[in-house]
Amino acid sequence: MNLKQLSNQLQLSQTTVSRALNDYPEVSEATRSRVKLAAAKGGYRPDMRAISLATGKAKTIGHVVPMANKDDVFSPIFAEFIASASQTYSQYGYELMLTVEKSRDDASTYRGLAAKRAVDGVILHSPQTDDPRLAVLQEVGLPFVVHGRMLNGEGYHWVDMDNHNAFKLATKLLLDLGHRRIALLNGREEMTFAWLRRAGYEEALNDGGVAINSEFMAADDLTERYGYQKAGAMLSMKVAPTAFLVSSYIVALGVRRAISQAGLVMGEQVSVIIHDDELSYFDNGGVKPQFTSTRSSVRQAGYEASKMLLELIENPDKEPTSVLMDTQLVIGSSTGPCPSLSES
Amino acid sequence: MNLKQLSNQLQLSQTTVSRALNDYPEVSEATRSRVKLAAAKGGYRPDMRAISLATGKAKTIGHVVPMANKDDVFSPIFAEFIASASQTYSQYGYELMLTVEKSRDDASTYRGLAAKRAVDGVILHSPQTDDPRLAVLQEVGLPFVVHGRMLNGEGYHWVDMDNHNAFKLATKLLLDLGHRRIALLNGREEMTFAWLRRAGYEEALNDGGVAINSEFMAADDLTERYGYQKAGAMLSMKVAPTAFLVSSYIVALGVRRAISQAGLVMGEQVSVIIHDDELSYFDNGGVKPQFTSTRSSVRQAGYEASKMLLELIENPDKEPTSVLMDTQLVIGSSTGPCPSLSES
DNA sequence: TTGAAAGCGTTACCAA
DNA sequence: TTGGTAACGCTTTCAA
Repeated sequence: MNLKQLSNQLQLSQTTVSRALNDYPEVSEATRSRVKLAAAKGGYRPDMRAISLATGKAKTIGHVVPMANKDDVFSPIFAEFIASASQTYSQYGYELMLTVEKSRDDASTYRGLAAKRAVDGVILHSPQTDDPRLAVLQEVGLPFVVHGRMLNGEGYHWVDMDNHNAFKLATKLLLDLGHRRIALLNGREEMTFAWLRRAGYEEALNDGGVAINSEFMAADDLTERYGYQKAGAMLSMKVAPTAFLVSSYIVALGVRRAISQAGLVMGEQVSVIIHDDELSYFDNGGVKPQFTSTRSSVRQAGYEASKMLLELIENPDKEPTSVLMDTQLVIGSSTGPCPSLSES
Repeated sequence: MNLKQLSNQLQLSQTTVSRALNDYPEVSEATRSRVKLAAAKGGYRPDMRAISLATGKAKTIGHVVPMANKDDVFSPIFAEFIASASQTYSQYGYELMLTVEKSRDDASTYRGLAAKRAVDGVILHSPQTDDPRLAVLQEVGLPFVVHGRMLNGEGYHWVDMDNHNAFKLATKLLLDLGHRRIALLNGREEMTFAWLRRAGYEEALNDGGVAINSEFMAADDLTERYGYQKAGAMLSMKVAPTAFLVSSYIVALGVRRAISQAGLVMGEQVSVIIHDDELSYFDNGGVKPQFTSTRSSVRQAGYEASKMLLELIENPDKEPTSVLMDTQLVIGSSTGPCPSLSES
């Protein structure tokens, strides 16, 4: 059923019906309720493409997730974030269009999205420290919000976790427990989140007067094997770390395996702090989290970013805003005081 | 730039320009190339909503992922599947619209999608054995393909992994190694994939003349803690399992932890076979996989399903088809012959 | 308070 | 081989 059929059936003009349905004030209460009733009974739903064409608003938000290489899934973090944003959109009558882009420097994705009028705005995922997409989007003039941050460029809207502070605090916690040899198992540092985590870690070490030791730092894809192998290698060094700061729960599982294989016990001879991606999957070993979980933070971030974008679309000249989620993302797991073997 | 502007600039009618751009045969080669050149230079991209309205095709596919409860992320499997399907769509000029539905029995999601003309077809994720969405979709008449299967209803298109056979083969493998006490750590059995896995497991046990022991079976959300706790409990039984068949790598990590905590060694006193969700995350401990990885199968499934749906949209009266991915999803990890303690 | 008609940017039919 | 025009289903301006 379309507007014409509905208005014929009601013996009213399309104009009046449209106005009644869209809550225009000038239509009488009597007709409005009559129209709304008939629309509901007939199961009338306006054709979104027609609305879109008539109003110039697509009522659709694009999410762009880069697929770095073909082995790269988009992470559960994105899924959670997007699922959360999706709730906001449907609440405000928007749809979500997902684009998986092959390459971060293929400008045609954004030019295409803008020119095709497919979306009113875009949320950008997985930003790099120096990300070519920023310039393209700014040039194209499509409203956008970044999930995360770039380190090149300015004047854009973003929502990010405070990765820097989270890792700084976690490092400080370990320092306060007496640790002096703290290993960092980080994600790839082209990604801003990893870059900032490392920066936070280094800052805390500097503040604590502890020299940075590159042998205690690693950056790679976040896999169990990576955690196992790197932690194993580090534990077999003559002067081994007494604590690990780990970028993801899955890596932490590998670290745990390496520790137990080395005959050590987490929380006794070695401490581990995890930046947890999926807290619900992680057995915390009875240790109370020092901070709150990522899960809810990511949901919150998805909500913030989607709201921010919708507002930006309403008011395109809005000053660039940003949200730095002050929820801490780090949980403590099996943290304990520095064992005797750590006297450096 | 729109069609009118482009045709004015070229001193041609909109009709001719449209025909040239869409490769209609009746336009001369000279004009065609002239038009295409100008379009490319001017960065002309047709407004997809106008095309949509004029042709009646949305050129958009909907993916519907249920969010069972608010703690439920959509799994990495969906992400991988959707990412893969997304490639197909962009290759054929389609967009992907993602909908996260609150509840599986909210029929309005599908009626809405159909009535709003937002999509030409839908891919349904995470089917249950008895899924209310099937009837709704069949009634609405929107072309759809199920990622997985329902056990209620018939006559729909689907693409699924052969979960039944995978678990049957895996169980048989363990039986052939001499195991008689094989535990199953399954996902929730309202989901068809889990239901079928259990069926395959039971079938192999029956074929092997081994009695089914419900104390060796569990079904729950796939978390590390679940694997750890269930495996731990089972290993402490008077008559403990000698092998575990596990529904997900993340659960398997928990099983591994329980095994090592019990002082046993995987591949020696206890065997473990995993249905691996993310092979690349899993350290296989040097044991060669018996079968191939889920990762590539899921990508393949995403490709098959998206192609199937596009064909169905072309030809809506097509007979229901289905693809049962014969790629085996099970990998062997640390499988070994039945240890002496398993003499039953 | 209601309606007629133009317009959004395409495609597609019918003429030329 | 090209062009004029209706049509897609809405919103919105202008008139009544």
